[in-house]
Amino acid sequence: MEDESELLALRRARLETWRGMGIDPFGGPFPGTETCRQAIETYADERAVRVAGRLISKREMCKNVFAHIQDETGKLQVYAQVQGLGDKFALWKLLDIGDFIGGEGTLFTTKTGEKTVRLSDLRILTKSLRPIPSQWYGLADVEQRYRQRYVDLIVSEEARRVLLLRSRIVGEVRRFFEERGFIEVETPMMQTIAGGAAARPFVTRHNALGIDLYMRIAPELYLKRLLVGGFTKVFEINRNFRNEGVSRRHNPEFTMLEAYWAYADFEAMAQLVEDVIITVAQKVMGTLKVGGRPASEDGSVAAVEPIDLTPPWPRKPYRDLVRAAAGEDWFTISPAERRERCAKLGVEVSPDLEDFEVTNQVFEKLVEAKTRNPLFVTHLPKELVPLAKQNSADPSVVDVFELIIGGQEVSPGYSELNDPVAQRQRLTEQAGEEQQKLDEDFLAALEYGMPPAGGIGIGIDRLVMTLTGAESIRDVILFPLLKPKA
RNA sequence: GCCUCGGUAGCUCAGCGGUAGAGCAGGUGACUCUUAAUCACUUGGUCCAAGGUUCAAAUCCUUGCCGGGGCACCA
Repeated sequence: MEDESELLALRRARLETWRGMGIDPFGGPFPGTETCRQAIETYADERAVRVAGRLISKREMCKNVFAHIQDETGKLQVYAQVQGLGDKFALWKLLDIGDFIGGEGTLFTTKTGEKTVRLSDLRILTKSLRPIPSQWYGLADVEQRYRQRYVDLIVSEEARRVLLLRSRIVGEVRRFFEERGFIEVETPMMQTIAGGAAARPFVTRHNALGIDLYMRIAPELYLKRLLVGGFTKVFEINRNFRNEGVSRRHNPEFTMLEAYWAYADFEAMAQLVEDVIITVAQKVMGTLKVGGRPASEDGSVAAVEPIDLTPPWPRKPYRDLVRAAAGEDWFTISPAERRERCAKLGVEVSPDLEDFEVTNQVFEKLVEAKTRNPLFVTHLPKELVPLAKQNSADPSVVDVFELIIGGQEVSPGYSELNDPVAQRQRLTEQAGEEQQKLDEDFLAALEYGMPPAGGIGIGIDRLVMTLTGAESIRDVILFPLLKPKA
């Protein structure tokens, strides 16, 4: 490695110094430690502890040193002095911030009140050959934060917080469904026909079979096959892949929960979604007021009001919401008049939109985007959701809901269409538009008989955004997709 | 794909035609309760890349690359 910066060269040189002293810079195990948090939470004067972590700061005086080590539970101050460590005190001069160390010692409280380990033994565990970013300023370059998430995690408490919360949220969602009697299943992510949603798929290639396969855009058609097979409550939490644009709210691969419940309908599913989100928020966040944030101290970032998840969440028909936003006469005026009104309301509509899409623009811009607290939008027009079951009283709408929180759709729910003839007709229309093959096997399954059922999807990434207050989907995905750098 | 903003030291940033800078980190020295340790001295650069304008370009222009935000597509 030529042209190495001075900082890296120094660390490499130090590594050789260690080797010269018989220290393995990428050494063996250091078992039996407790976490930084445990050490502090179970504090007792002079209790013996054994800890390990990454060195993140040090304050050296000639004959004693204060330093902090860090693990995923937090920081812990360690203290070394000549009389306590003897020969090993000299090791401090050879440590760089970023190195991993392990130590043994006893707990005490400094005169400024911080619980600290007074080291009686010190082991060097791993050399860090690259300098880590400033503890004080952190990593501001968003590109580097996503590209080198491991560095972000070292220096950013907020990054660790959000990603640990994600882990707990997924765990609690899974537990909720299991406790309600749902069985977790895994269905194909590589499919010969990508169905179950309207989205462009990724194509991949199976060499030995000599065929193209698609990364799934939804697990829906396989989960419904399981209802045909006799299961009554199934769910899956896994990745979907959609070959669409990337944005603050969209990553090409994203985590979706889908659940199907035989003999239920969309209203039961709405209640299920409300229950799971409230349960998870309460267990993981400890509150139903989530995602709020105070203004930054210098005032450069405005405060964000929390979202209030207190139930019951309102259920409102789509058309009522549109009328409230765009005028009670919205559905009685002519399509041309609707376009004129859009201009007055400040909603842009491109000329090639169908009339129902014009209405939907109004819905998205004036209702969805402005809704903060949870709102179930029900009875959507059938043109918008062609694969759902029609309402028995009003066949122009379908028995579905869309749950909106914080201006974005978090969860759709359906009374699932189980009529194989109707399903074939609609899939054929859709397949024609998108030049897709028909999933004949799925249709055959429906012909065997699928019980009436409710289904839901919950966008897990967006749920985590809502609960943690993250503003970008990239903040809740450990390694979001970025273009490779030259 | 379109619009817009950005890319300068390991990190955070300033400089915006006239010798490439600061704070932190790093190095050397001092200091036995520090915590953004302190004090003194000090090292460090393909200013994203390639062209162009100019006596002179980090700075102005063009193109490209990567990223943020917005729009479109979508969940």
